[in-house]
Amino acid sequence: MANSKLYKGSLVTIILKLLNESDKMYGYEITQKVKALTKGELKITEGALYPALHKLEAEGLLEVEVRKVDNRLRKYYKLTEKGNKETVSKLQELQEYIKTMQVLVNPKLIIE
Amino acid sequence: MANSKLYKGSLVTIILKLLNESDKMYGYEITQKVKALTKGELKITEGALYPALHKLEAEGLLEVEVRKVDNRLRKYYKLTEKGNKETVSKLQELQEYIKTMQVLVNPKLIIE
DNA sequence: CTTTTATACATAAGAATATTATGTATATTT
DNA sequence: AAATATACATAATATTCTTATGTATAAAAG
Repeated sequence: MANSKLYKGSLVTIILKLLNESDKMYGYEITQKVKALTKGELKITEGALYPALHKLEAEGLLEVEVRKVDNRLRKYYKLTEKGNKETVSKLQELQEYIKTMQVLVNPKLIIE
Repeated sequence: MANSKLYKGSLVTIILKLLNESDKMYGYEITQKVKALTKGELKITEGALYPALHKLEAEGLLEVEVRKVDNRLRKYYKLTEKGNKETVSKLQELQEYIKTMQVLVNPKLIIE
C-alpha cells in the first residue's frame, strides 16, 4: 500500500469515501483514482482491494452491478443506505484518530 | 486498542514518541500515559505492547535497564541513537499519512 | 507481427499487527 | 479476606495487507 504501516486499516475508509463521491466505481477504477489523487504515493494492491470489496458487499454496505464494457468485465460498486451511514461513521473515526494521534505526538498543543 | 481499526500500525510511533519526550519509561507506565493523554479513548493492551517493546529492543532502537522498585520488577526502556532517528522518521510518516488521507477524504480542498 | 503494457477480475500463501485469554507475582485498597 | 492495581510475559486467534500467481481482452511498442 505504501512505505508506511500506518495505512493498515484505512482501506475501507478510502473505498467508502470514494464511492460516496463518485456514485459508482469499479475496482480497477478505484486503484487508478487513488494513485492519481495521491500522485503515486499510495497504491492499492489488488490482493487487498478485491477481498475488501467482497467483504463490504457481503456486509451489505455495497451493491454490485456487472457490466461488459469493450468486451471486458466490470463490476460496478455503489453504496447502499447502510453503506452511506457507515461512510459517515468511518470518516468520523478518521477525524478522531487524527486528533488522538496529534495529542499523543504533540502533547504540548491541544487541538480542539 | 480502540474501537477504530485505524490505530493498527500506530503503536510503534506512539511508543517512540513517548520515549522521545520522557527519556525513559517502563511498559506499564506507557499504558497509563496513553490512557491519561487520550482521556481513556486509547488503551494499549499488554499483548500488543510487550511484544512491540521486545521487537524494538531487538532492532536496536531501544535499550533496557531492569530495576526493582517496591520489590516489583520494572524494565525501563530508552531510545538509542538509532531509535532517535527512527522516531523522527516515524513522525514524518505520520504527518505524510494524515496529509494523504485528507487529500483522499476531502479532495476538494488541497492542504499544503 | 509479436511482445509488452494496460485493463479487469480473482484467490492463495505468508507476513505483520493486534486482540483475547491466560499465567506469574507483589502491593494496595475495599 | 477478596478485589483491584502494579508489572511483567506469552500463546492462540483474528484481521489486514503483501506478494505471487492465474485468467482474459485490448492497446501500444518494438
